Amino acid sequence: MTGNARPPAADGASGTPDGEGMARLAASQLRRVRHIVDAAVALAEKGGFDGVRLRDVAEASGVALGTLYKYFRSKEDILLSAVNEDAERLESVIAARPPSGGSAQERTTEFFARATRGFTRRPNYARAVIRAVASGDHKTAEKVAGFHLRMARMIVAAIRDESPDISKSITETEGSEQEQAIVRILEHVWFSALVGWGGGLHPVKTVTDQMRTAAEYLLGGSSRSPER
Amino acid sequence: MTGNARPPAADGASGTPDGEGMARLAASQLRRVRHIVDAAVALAEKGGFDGVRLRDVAEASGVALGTLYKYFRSKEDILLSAVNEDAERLESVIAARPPSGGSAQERTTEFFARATRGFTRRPNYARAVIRAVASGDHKTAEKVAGFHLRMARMIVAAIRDESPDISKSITETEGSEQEQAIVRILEHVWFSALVGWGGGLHPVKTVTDQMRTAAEYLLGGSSRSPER
DNA sequence: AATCGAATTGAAACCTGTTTCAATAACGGC
DNA sequence: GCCGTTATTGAAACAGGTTTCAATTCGATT
Repeated sequence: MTGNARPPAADGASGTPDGEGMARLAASQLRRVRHIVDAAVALAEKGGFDGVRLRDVAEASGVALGTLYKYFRSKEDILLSAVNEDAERLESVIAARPPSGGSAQERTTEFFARATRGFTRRPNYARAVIRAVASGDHKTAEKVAGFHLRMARMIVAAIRDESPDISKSITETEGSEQEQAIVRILEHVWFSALVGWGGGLHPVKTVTDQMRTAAEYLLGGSSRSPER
Repeated sequence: MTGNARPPAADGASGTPDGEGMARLAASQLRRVRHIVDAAVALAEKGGFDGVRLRDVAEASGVALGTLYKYFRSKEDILLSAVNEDAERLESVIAARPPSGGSAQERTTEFFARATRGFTRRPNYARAVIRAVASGDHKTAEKVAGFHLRMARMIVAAIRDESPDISKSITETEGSEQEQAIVRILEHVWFSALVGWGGGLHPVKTVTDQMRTAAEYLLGGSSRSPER
């Protein structure tokens, strides 16, 4: 046999090659994966999802196409690794300086404002990643789930006025039932609003505005019945 | 000149060929468009997004590939036409028998339960359509926006305990500022929850459960601060 | 240093969405 | 019914994601 082993399941939920996900790989392999993701991100920043041509990614990262497909199941898979790394970075930034508002509502609004700003700062890349997350490919569900879990942990921390506990695994459920329900809704709103932004339905400001509104309804103390 | 005119902008927001969108076309052309969409839906029901091979769509609907691309900008575009037709059908069903709950919250929950059930009854087709909506293609933004507008009209009607006014154009904004804010959030949650279902992250029941929860928070009268 | 299995390469092939275009058919107005 | 315009066809070409595989290189073990 010439050596087409099974892909090492690449990278479970984590983004960084050294994260929990990517099964132990030799340093040279980690370096390859690193270069692949970096090259993909660079291309996405320039030309969005379509700008990421895997032949170019392979060339820019100095590997053959076959190698690329040994570590990643698809183009989406590479971008999902990248966004998971983003989420990890965001979490350490948030842990270092948590949202400062005086109420759960304010902190949550601030959290999403910061996350949205940081994310949409590279619009082409952001749109590429959104498309990857939204593609709904079963093969990449784990990475998507990992991203959601990490976001959830940050949101719970913002609600509770705590710092996300980076030491724990993201698979350890955080928060009470009610907190989790709120967090899921907030995540849904954020994701869908970003899809709308990515698809040209509205500007970035709409995203942060809608997050503010959602936080008001879910975490604020005002009355309920809608006024006509 | 041999006759490659500009595409008739196919179909604005509406789904039915006879809807407001699709600029006046001869009966034979409407029939072609009809067959194309029908063939695409049939293939999507069998094989999801990937099952819709445009060569097959063209063959099954008895037109050439070029013709297909004269009326639709992409594969997504065809599926978006289909889902817009679904939305129209849903609206007439809802208009005929509106949600019956005694409160805005109950009616909204019932509305989404019915919409979700009807939609996910053909899972492969539903996933295909979700992928089309989520693709975030600027070229199809109008159809996506049209779909959102129609959903919004139905949700506002459910909140108000009215029947959606099918006679009006969907572009006429419905509802107060506050109602619209709530509706947008509900739509976001529904869409994102469906994407999660489509991607294998959770079962259909999770979708309706999350809609119930969202309706409680947005339309219910209970207290706010989350219990830990 | 010799060796064996795993990793990598390079290049080609395959598939399907999308585009192109010359030839042909259909249509509407006169 | 004729004529110019527009729509449709058929077939080929193109593009980029994905797969395949024989030949080669790498790395750890001995």
